[in-house]
Amino acid sequence: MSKGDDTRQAILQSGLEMASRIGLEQVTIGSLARQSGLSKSGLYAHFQAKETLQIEILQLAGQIFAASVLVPALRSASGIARIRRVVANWRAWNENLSGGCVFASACNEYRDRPGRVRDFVVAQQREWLASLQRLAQSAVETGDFRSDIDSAQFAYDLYSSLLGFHLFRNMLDLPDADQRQARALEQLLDNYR
Amino acid sequence: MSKGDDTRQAILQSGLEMASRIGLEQVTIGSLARQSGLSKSGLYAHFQAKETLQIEILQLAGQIFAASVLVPALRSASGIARIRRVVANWRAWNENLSGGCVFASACNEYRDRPGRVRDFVVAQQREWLASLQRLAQSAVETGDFRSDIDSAQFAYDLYSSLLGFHLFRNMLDLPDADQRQARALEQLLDNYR
DNA sequence: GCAATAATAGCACGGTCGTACTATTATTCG
DNA sequence: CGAATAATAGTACGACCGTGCTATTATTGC
Repeated sequence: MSKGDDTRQAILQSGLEMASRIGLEQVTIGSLARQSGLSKSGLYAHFQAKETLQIEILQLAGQIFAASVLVPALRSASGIARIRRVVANWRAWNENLSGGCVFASACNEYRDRPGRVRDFVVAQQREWLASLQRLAQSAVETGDFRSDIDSAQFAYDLYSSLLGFHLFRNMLDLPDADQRQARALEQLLDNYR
Repeated sequence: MSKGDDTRQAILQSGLEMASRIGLEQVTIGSLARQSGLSKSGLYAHFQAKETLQIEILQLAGQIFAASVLVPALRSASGIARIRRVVANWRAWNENLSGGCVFASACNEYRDRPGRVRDFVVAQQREWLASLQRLAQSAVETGDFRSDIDSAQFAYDLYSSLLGFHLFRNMLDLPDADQRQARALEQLLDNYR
């Protein structure tokens, strides 16, 4: 009852690492089994479908994301400071993964592939967007942002900016991606101040 | 000498349509042959490797992109008007494809998959970025933008914004994606004016 | 420690992948 | 038209895919 859970967790950890490196869809039962030191069927018995495995990997990623990006920021002062904190944490999260952001890849992989996995990815992204929106609202409450701003628009703007950074850094290898992102953030904050 | 070229072109057209719908990596020799009414080996003979097929699909996409997004904009007045034109054309290009933007998918698919295809995708994206940068420079020349702006930063900003729109529209199905993009663009232009 | 049960391995299945090689048809050109 | 050549089909290969089923081994709870 405990050994199985441990193995399962280890599999998911390996799977998340692989997903970040090569994309969730490329995390194959066979390759993941090899990397986990299990047989294909031994691994497969833990999940009864590949979909389940994929969703649980995303769930694990979501937990880590929440714990390392969102939660720590909630402990710092709300308003612009908190926004800066979230962005910094997001960038750290991005760098700690061996590859790119699992969610960003997943969004593209499942864009036109209906099913449980896609639904899950969409739900996660909507939640992430809602978090960004709440950041803007809290900045309004502290007076850091004007009171007539559109917090959903802020979420759109910041989300886009992070997407851009992700691609600039991980795909195009532009050396000034960090600086560009920093300047984009400052401009964004100014626009809402 | 002519029949073969026609078939080849038809294959690439089909391939581009599929790539936009399900991603370039999912355009498989078998499925593409089926859709083109050819046998696997008949199709394969036109390209001697899958890599070649993929790159030629991207080349075709690049030609269409240039002809439908960039070239028409060059005929309109330079400066902000031209920028607006490019964005509008880009959104039209995005809607005309049956799925999403081939380049956006490709960027994610080949982010951590070294090889000729990845190199090609990166080169294309760098070119696209350079085009965006030139747009900003021309807006400086017309006086629409301040003269002390960072045109590379403008490219980063606009690029990010379009990426965000792409995801909002094609993945998250947010109904107000159009409006958000429009507002983001106006804000962006204001920032550089 | 032994029985019950959970975890894992082995093996097989039909399917698809990319890539060869060999025929057989179509097309082109003199 | 007929010969040279291009285009396509047929077939096969080894590899891997996801998923079942049946043993076997390890862990648990009494």
